[in-house]
Order: sequence, then C-alpha cells, then structure tokens
Amino acid sequence: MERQTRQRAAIQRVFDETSRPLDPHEVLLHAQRFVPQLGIATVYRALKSLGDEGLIATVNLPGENPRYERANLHHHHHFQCRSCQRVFDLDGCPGDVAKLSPRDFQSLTPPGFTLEDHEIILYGRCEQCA
Amino acid sequence: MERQTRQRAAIQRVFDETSRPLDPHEVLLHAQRFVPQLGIATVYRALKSLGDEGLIATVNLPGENPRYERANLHHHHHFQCRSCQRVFDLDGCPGDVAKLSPRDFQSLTPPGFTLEDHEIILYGRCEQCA
DNA sequence: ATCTTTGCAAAACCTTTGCACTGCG
DNA sequence: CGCAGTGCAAAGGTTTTGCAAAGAT
Repeated sequence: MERQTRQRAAIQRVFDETSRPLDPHEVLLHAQRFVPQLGIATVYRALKSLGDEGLIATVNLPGENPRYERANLHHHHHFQCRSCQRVFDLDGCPGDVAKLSPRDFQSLTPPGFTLEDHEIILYGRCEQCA
Repeated sequence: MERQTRQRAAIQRVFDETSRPLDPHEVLLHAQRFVPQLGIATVYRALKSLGDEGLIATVNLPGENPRYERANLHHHHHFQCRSCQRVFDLDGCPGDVAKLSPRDFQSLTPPGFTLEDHEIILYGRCEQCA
C-alpha cells in the first residue's frame, strides 16, 4: 500500500545516513539534496507513515518539538547538548546501569497509581561544545 | 515594579489552590472564576513574570506543551497518566531512592561529553483512571 | 486507468507582540 | 499623573489539511 516515490526514498535515505535525531525541518533540508522541490507537508506525511510502519521513532524531549530517528530496537535514552541543542543517542539506560529495578520507580508513585514506563533525559555539553 | 492587579492575584490564587501542574488554558479557565474577562495573553505574561520571580516553575514533559506549578524547592520529578494525560508531582527523585550517583549517569555519556543534569518522567495510570 | 502521493496554500494550534486603554501607585 | 498591566487582534512558528495535479502500479 505504501508506494515507492522519490520523496519517500529521499527521506528514508536521510535517516539511513544520520544517527542523530532530526526535526522535520532538518529532514526537509537534508532530503532536498535528493529531491530539491520537496515540500514540508510531504515530510510530515512521510514521518507519520514511516512511524506507523515502525521504521522511524519519535524522540520527544521536554520543551522541544519532536525529532525523529531510524527505529532502534534497543532500549535507550537521549542526551541533549545545552550549547548547540542537538540530541544524541545514549548506549543504554541509566536505570539498567545502576541496577534500578521497576520497584525503585514504583515506590515513588502515589498510592493507587500504576507505573507503566519511564523516560530519562541527560543534559550537558557535547564533544564539540565542551 | 510588579504591580498588584486583580488579574495577577487571580492567577496566583489558582496556583495556591492547585497542586497539579496546569497548562495556560487551564490557568485561564480557573482564574476566570475570579476575573471573568481575563484574557489568555495576560495569562502568558503573568506566567512569564511569575516564573522570572521564582514563584512558579515550568513543567516540560516530552511531547507536551508547557505546564506550570507553584515553585517547589524540593528536587522532584513528574508522573503523567496515560489515560487522562494529567501530570502529578512525585515526592522524590528515583535516582535518590535507588542511590543513583552522578557517576552512574556519567558513565553513559559519550566520550568527550560533559554531564550536567538529568530529567526523569514516569508514566502510567493515575488513581482515578486505574 | 486507478488511486495514492505530492505540492501549494489555507487552516489550526499555541504563543508572542503591537497598540490603545485601564487602572495601580 | 505617569507607566506598567490589560485586552484584543494580528502576527509568528509548527503541524495539519483540502484540493487539484502528478505519478506509481
């Protein structure tokens, strides 16, 4: 049902060539190297469709517009540079590393609440901005 | 320089009476019980000003528009209900509870990166939606 | 030939800003 | 009275949508 178009191919190629989460405008700019007349609406539609297919994942950080990255089955979190605002993948989950068990999180939830998931974001300076 | 107006008083009162983070529209609706003709622009300006004065804090969750709550000096994180989308304060930091040290987070940052801070958000179901 | 996808422009949200008016100090 | 604060409406930024034209199968 998903037709193969130059636009979709260009957008997928951008994700294949980039390991860092990108926002829609960045996707547009990179993909326009392959399809110059590409429009932003097509980018948004492709992001939604690629997301539905599980090929890309949404990276939502507090106070930031959504970014997107190639789907990565590993459980991982993100690091945002406070200088350049770029976002980078982390290799693992701090909870895992510290032997955090679900009970450790559960113990914080108010009585009667059910814990299902957690999100962790680290902040600091990336190598280039250090 | 901050003048005492009915509008500001109404907005502050909303925060004094609510423990849960509120978004600007919720603040408007609640404050309009005291000042019916209150406008949304005034809410945004008051939120900024109250934030600058340290009386309220911004609560940014991934993929959500900003919410605001009365400033709380305790280090704490938030819980979002996946059913009603409301946000609740947690009493402590999971990192503290689990004896997570800064080194545990630092060990995850890529070489050359500097870690400055972290954010943790828990997700699940609140008591009413359980 | 059919039916999805695209590009453009308009619309929908959320937030900010310009400006004349209100009202605090 | 002087100026900060307010309300409205317009403007900005991001994302979504309507629609006619282009293009994939």
